[in-house]
Amino acid sequence: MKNLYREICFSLREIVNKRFGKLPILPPWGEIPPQASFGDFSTMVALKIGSYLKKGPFSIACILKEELEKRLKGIEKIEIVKPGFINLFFARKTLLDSLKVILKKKENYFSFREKRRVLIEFVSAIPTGPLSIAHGRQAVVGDIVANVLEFFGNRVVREYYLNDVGRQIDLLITSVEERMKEIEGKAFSLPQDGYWGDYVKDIAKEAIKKRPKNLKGFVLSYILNEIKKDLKKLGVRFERWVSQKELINKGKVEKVIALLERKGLAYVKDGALWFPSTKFGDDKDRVLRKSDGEFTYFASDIAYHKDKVERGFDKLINLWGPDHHGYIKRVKISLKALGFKEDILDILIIQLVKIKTKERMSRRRGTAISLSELVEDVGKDAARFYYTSRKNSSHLEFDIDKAKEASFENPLYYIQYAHARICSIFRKKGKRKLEPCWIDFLKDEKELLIIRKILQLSYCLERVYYTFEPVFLIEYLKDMANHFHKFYEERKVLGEDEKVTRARLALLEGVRIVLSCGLKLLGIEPARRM
RNA sequence: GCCCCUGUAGCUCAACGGAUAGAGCACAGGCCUCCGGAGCCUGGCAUACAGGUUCAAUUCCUGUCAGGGGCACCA
Repeated sequence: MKNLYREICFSLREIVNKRFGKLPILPPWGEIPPQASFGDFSTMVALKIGSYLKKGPFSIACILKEELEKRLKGIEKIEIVKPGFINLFFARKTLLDSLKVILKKKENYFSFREKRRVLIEFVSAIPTGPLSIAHGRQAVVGDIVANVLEFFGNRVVREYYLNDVGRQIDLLITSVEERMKEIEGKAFSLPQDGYWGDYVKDIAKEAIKKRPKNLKGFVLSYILNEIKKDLKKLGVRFERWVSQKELINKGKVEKVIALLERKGLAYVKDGALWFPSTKFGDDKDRVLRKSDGEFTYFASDIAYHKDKVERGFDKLINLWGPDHHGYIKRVKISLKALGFKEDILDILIIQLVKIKTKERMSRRRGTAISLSELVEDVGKDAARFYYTSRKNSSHLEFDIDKAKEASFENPLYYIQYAHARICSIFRKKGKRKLEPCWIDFLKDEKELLIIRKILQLSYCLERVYYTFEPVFLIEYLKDMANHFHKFYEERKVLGEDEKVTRARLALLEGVRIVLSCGLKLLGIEPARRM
């Protein structure tokens, strides 16, 4: 028996393509209805097809209903409502059978075998200082998106683009040099637009101790090391680190510029080399090589993205901060100009993070709180959870005090508590060994509702997969935990009739599997005890 | 000036163009002979404003107002 939700969406798409041709209808082909009386799955594709084809949605719904009834097994009834909603009701036996499969296959029931190669590039913060709390959000969201992609069978590479050349880096080095003079009691002067943070002093102290021959290399590796430590604290790892400097040294930037020149996509003005991006819809043309002979960041980025595509990925995903929004068009245009498919690249903008706390400022100084301070303060799991608790495009207010609250009204603990409660009952269950056939004794509506909720993880993951919004997983887990706690108050598990006990234990195991699966995808360890 | 994001309940946020606009917090009251009370139950006329598109708009479009961010031969 296959994954029910996936089968429905798949059939629906096939039927629509067959009967109405390819229509520009986007992936959410249906939804979990807002009310239980509308069934287990509801689709309004008939309404959408109706508006494209200028036909009455009801007759379209009738055609879809008929086809769905032919193809799908395990559906009790399909009804059409008002303008053209199609509601599907799962049969009781289908629910029970699905749960049996889940007990057998565990979380693999929800996984999938896509075979794409996906490159996800995120954080990529310039290595001139420690990571900020906004980088933390990008790191967590990127990591979870990557987890879900992997869970669906994709081969994923997590990559960090290291912007290790240019003016900002030079400024950092100068700042370190001046701080070294200061520490050694010599005359010094920090550049006005240099780096003033305390960490520069720490680096200067180390540099004085170690006396490196190559100061630039030393400083960069010091900062890189700090960045890696911060990411590790958040449980985020990268498979690849790509250096802009190396890209330039290997001649990849020169090559791509030469290619653009050959294609007539570069011209000289005021001693600089320009890319005529206005031809492709940009507001103004962009500089590739400055009049001083240096390549711009944009030039390297074209080379970098070309390199990504040529490494054989089917999909590129970039996570950027909102300060890069104006840059999206440029990069996409450059890919198009080079003859690549435009939709190979998805760019997600991850909005900023505001910190809310009683002690608003960093302990160290009057500066804003750093990522490492935040993670040390609230812990890895809470940090990951709260970073994911809003849609990517929403401003996120990170309430440190609430995240730390381990006792009251903290949704992370609410979910963890549900998992721990189930583990606890399994410690008390005696010698019983779970058998999937016990499930056949589940009968009352409350029990079936829990199975429905368990199955909905499929739908939820599908959504995260297509939208790159991990927040849906958080919402699902809260909802699942809530239904579990309710059920647990209303129905006794142990000490009932033995058949009922067994059936309910099997049911709870299903809940445990989905909670555990969801938490793991979030990078949070499910708690067995609290 | 141009671009992006945001404006929903006292607060923080949902609603994937659709079916009665939902949660949590806070506040008030109830529930332990019982598997973990870190729980459950009860209490809600809120879409900034004005137009428009649609069978259907919190969602899309236009304008106004308010908040945040961004505008380089920086990265």
